[in-house]
Amino acid sequence: MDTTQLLKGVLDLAVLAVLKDEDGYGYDILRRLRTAGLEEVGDASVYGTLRRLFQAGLLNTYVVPSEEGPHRKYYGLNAAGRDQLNRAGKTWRGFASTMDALLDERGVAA
Amino acid sequence: MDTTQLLKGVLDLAVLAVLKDEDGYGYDILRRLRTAGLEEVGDASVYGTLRRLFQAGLLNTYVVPSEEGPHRKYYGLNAAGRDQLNRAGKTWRGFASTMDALLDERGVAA
DNA sequence: GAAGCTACTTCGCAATGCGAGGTAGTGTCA
DNA sequence: TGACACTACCTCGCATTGCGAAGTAGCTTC
Repeated sequence: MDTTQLLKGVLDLAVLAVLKDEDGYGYDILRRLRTAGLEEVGDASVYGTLRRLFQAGLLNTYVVPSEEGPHRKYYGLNAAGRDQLNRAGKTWRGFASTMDALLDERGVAA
Repeated sequence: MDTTQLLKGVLDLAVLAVLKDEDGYGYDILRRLRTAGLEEVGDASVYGTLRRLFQAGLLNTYVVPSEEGPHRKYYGLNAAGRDQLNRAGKTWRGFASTMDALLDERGVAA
């Protein structure tokens, strides 16, 4: 079972979540996700997601030149982004508990 | 946030799960899933998933004529299917708890 | 000056859920 | 009888989205 497919629709949520407390740039967000346990996330997925979320008006962005490497394109949640984070979070929780119940009732897996 | 995207990769697991205790035919499986809380699942998705699972060698199938309507194409788990169900179940539980932790740490949603 | 890490981008593919449409059998009810 | 509705299945093609591959570029270290 591919974790790739499980990520569909959830990566948005995950990216919004790791941006909640602190703005971040792509490469850094990638690291945060992997540290959080999503180790198989590809970099192209993150950059693509950021672009989509930005185009959807959920993120602000600004470029910061770095003294120790290439420039960094920072992203941060705006009001709409925070809103979406909450909504997506609830959707996820609901969905996950539906699935858990479905599995529990049939005694699937540990 | 689309539940459609959340279903990706999980529908396989859900279908395997509802077949664990009792064989079923497409239309019936659709009802089981909807009853279990996955109300937005489309019929085409279920039929497609069944075909894929069958082609992957995880299901047995046999046709039973019905006296109260069209014939029914039953599907049931075989050994490989039960195996896959357990593996996919564990993958899901792991993934879900990773996501939950990620959200919890940042105090997202209820 | 070759590696290797940081940092971002573009391209096109693969997987999969779904809507739309079609085919049939059965039952109901005016 | 004829219209409708429910059961039951199938096919086609689209939309979304995560990803691999490849490329560009700056910086540090050996």
